[in-house]
Amino acid sequence: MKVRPEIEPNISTEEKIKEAARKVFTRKGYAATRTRDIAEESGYNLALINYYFRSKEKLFDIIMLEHLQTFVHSIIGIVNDTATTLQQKLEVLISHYIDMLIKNPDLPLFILTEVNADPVKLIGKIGVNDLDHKELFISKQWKELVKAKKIPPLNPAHIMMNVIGMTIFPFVGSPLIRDRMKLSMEEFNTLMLERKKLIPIWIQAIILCPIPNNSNPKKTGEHNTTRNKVPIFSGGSGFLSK
Amino acid sequence: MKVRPEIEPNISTEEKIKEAARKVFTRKGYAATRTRDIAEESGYNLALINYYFRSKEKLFDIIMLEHLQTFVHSIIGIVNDTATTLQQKLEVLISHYIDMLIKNPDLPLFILTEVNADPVKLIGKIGVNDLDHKELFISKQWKELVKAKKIPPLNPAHIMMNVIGMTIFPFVGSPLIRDRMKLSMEEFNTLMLERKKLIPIWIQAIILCPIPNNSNPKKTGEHNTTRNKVPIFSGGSGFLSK
DNA sequence: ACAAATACTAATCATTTGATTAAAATACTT
DNA sequence: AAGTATTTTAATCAAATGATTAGTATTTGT
Repeated sequence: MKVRPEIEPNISTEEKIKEAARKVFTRKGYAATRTRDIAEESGYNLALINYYFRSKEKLFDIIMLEHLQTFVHSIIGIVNDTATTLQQKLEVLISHYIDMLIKNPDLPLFILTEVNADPVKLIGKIGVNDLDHKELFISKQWKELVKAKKIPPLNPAHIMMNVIGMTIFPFVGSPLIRDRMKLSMEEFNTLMLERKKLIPIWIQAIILCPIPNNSNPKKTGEHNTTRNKVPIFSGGSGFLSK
Repeated sequence: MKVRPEIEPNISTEEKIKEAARKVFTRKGYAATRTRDIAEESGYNLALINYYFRSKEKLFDIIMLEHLQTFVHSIIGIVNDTATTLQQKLEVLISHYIDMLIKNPDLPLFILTEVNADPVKLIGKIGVNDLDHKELFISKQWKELVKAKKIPPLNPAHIMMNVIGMTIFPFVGSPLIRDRMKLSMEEFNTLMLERKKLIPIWIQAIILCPIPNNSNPKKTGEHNTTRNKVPIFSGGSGFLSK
């Protein structure tokens, strides 16, 4: 029986297969990709993918792990930087995100789909210890600012959801958006580069935005989102009469 | 050879199979669901799904079409209502969205995935004629407000992307968010209900938010996002010094 | 140059999976 | 109740698919 090479196999072809797998998996998802698709994309024989990676699932795990690692690590560095302000962190984060998304437009949908398909497995792969949001410098910064009354109190998770939602959604919904707005890929990307500047501004507006304290005073999580100064918004008294 | 029933087949079982299919398809996506999963979920024999629906794909098409129809129609009514202000439309839209998402948490990821898998087919199914964004009343309202200088000029597509992104993302990323924040399903839903009130406020802040007009004056699409009054945001002069 | 190790391929296997068939069970009509 | 149509099932098929095997080409070490 043959023994698999332990040291330094032809790094080139192994890498080529991995590259092909990354491409196909990321575009079609685990369930919809056939090992034959990967073989064809790589230009090598079907058997080679098992020769190098044992199984479709093992190969997938490697691809996914690398995706998550580069993803998480790039974030960590930014949000734990003690030299930047909160606002600067958000700017860098969003800019970084959008650049990455323009290069890999179907990465977010891929990750979200696969996390959804098997949350336990995938969440385990993300450095759980790495990303403890209580320990991140950005979280401490937020608390300081609230304590110093520089910004209204709010569960910072809301801000994170807004940042990621605003940044990622256009890419996730790209086929629909491009079709509706009749945009070429290039025009779409220009629009996204535009958002690179806009989203930080919008997020600042959101962060500074006072919240009226009318209804439910129940707290969710640990922060209380209600309570604040001027109720600039209530009923229809806002800026727009029909 | 047997002839398929043309009129009034046992509506109960047909509906049960469709219900099972909806459940499985929506949770796992087209590629990952086996016809046997649907059969098992429905409690009926595997052959029945072909007896009633001819093929897996035909059944899927029906499910998807129904999803898209209920989705699009509910939106149309809101954004074409001539009796409400823009702000009210957004409130109703977001509220409606979130209620629906709490009931069907994995609907958005499902639709996004399938649209991505076969954009031409799926976009065709959405009432293309229905959703011509030039013709929607909400678009006209927006233009009026810009013309009347009640709000700064901005490509309204940005607002739509923000609304949908902020609303949908938490659900799409639910497994990750729930895990990171250590939230039960109930706590998560409470957080989402909280966002039902917050997102309209945030969107108003975004709409009113002035945009500095420093760099690229290239227009994307039809609107020009740059040009405006007070540059409250530039460089690091914002609200947060480390 | 020769032999052993490594890289690669064609052919094939065993399961899975979407679909069909033929027959059994149930409902409907008269 | 008999006969017909409809609904449901068990068994099976054919294609797709992940994986393996056995053997061929190529590289490497000496």
